[in-house]
Amino acid sequence: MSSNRPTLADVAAAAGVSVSTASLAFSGAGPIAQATRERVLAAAQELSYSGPNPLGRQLRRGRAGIVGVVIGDALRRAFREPVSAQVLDGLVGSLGPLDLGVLLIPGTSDPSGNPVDPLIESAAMDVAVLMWGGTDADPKLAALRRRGIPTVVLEGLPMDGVASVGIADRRGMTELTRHVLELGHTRIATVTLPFNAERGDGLVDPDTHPLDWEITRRRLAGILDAGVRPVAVYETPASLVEHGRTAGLALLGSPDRPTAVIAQSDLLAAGVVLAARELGLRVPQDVSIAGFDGLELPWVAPDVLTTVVQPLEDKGVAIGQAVATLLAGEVPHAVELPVALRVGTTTGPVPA
Amino acid sequence: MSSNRPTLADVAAAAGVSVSTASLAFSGAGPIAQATRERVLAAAQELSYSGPNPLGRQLRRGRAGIVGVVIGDALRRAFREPVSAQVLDGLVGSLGPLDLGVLLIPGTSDPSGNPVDPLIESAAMDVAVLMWGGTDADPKLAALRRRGIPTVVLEGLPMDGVASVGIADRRGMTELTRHVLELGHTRIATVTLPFNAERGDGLVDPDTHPLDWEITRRRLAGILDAGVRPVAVYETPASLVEHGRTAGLALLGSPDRPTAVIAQSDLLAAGVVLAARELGLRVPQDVSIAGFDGLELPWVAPDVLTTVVQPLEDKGVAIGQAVATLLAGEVPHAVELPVALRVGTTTGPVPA
DNA sequence: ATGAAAGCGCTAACAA
DNA sequence: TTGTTAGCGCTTTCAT
Repeated sequence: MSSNRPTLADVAAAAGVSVSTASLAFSGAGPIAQATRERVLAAAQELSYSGPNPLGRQLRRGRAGIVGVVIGDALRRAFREPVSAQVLDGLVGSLGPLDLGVLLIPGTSDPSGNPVDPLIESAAMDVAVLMWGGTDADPKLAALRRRGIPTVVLEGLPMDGVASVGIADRRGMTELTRHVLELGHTRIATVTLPFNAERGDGLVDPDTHPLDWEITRRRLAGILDAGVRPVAVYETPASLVEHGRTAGLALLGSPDRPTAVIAQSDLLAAGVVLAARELGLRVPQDVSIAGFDGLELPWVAPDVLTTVVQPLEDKGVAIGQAVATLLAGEVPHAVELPVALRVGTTTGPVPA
Repeated sequence: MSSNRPTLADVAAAAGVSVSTASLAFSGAGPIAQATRERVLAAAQELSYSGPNPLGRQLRRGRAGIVGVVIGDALRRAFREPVSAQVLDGLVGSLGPLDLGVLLIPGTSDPSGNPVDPLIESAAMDVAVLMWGGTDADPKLAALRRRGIPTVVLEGLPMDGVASVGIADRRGMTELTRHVLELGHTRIATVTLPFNAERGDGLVDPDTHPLDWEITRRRLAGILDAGVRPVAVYETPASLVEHGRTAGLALLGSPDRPTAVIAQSDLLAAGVVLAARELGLRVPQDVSIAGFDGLELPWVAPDVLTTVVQPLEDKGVAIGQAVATLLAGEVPHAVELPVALRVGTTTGPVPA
């Protein structure tokens, strides 16, 4: 027995068998006599050996059993979005049965230095998942490619060499916009997710403002597809209630305010609802408000947000499947999950 | 060069140096001639070798570079609590510089089978962090002990063999209760976090209801320390707005309602505020409501919750330090971070 | 059913 | 400054 932690060799010696036999006793991946097995396990118990060292196993197998999940932004912000949290939850749930663990990788681009977290460069992982976007020019994606780590991208552009999972958000947004049109609205404003890494906060001209984020682009395009040209486009720095509130106050504060506001997320929409209440506007009598995601937001109660429901759990599951496929050495096909319009109480006929 | 991915040996051969020299070229942990170094790097580039395989490095070093973080509950629920999210964020931030990654481990106890996630049993990790509690009887803690993995426990009981990080929540709760007392309140109810794994939802008798969760116990004790015996104790199944709302409706719905409600978390308190508004009660004229945590909750605006502010980021940092200490083979001392009463607009004098 | 041997890819003594 | 050597702990052929 070595001076330190016991190893499989120690256990084998104590049990009077070879290491390979001892290995079999633990893995069960091979023929072994019941009696031998028990003897090995007993010896392990004796030496308080708690099972094969994962490091040795990993090296031998060439697999780390780890999926690196690159969070698109500071964790704090990411987690405050129930959207990320639920997808991550679904992902972890679907990865567990595959005996894979999730390694959290901050996706923040530290301005003063390497734009890529060192974990991306050197952590042991078999597959990577890029939550939220990642364009072809993304240095994170480049680093993963360089390392030859198969990657799943969420809500990104289809790119060759990476598996993609997304939702039909463009179509969903079109459907939502049509619903608003049918209510008679013509003065429709929109509150958007960030256009790019600058994360501006204010009105923008969508024709000239640099639009790097695929998800923002698609949801905006969905509105245009319905034949609507928004009377105002307000960019927010993140999908958070407070940013929606700020946007709402800006949009609804003037007399020539829009009669309907379509937000690119439920959290933003909830913020707009709060702003409307603060301004003394009734929803939906004075202004209609719609969101996107289909979250349960207790604090807009008794209102129910009109929104586009996306299958958050399914997304996690789909990613899990893509990961499994990649791990098997195959190329998963791109997945686009369906969304569904849910009409709530926050949209109504245009005021007379 | 082997048929598959190039290894350090391939690069060394291509550069005409020994493997150890090649290793030095990458790690920089030793003397090496600039020219040699460049030659190695060039050879690596040539072979599109993207750096040393972490698996080999880990085995050799005996370190995985991984901290396993056991989330106390289903991830979805955990992430919806900004408290967990912020602590996790601080933790990841403080672990990054130590070149450690965070492995997410679900803490759920699957009723139908092993109460411990397989990752706890067999994932490669150098240190584990148990978020939220963990008593001496916790099977997760037992598994970690068996594996000899040094562990940091958050908000748990001080136990020997594990480092602990917590806050002075009991004292904070006492201070908060005194504030409410000074406003003249005598009919004070409290809304609590879960008492145990059962996660009940309803009024309980604190003297007889089994109380396993240390955090719940301490915050309850803090109220008693101020000499207050709550007129009602309402247990919720999780720290979520909707549960707070349910509790609030139950507590405030009857004529002999309490004049003040102290919740064990801000999310719960926010729910109580919503309930009060729904019932047509003015806060704080008709009922005072206080929470715990010190979160920014945009949707209680324009109100500001009276609460006890805990230093969430610091907590993450403190855990990071404890991890570093454990990694250095030392035993960190238990940390208890201070909290501070923040008087907002949701508490006021008792109604006449 | 069991054992012997090879080697996963790397780093760290130590020697030159 | 560079090279030689020896494993880290394990799994997996291949023999027996």
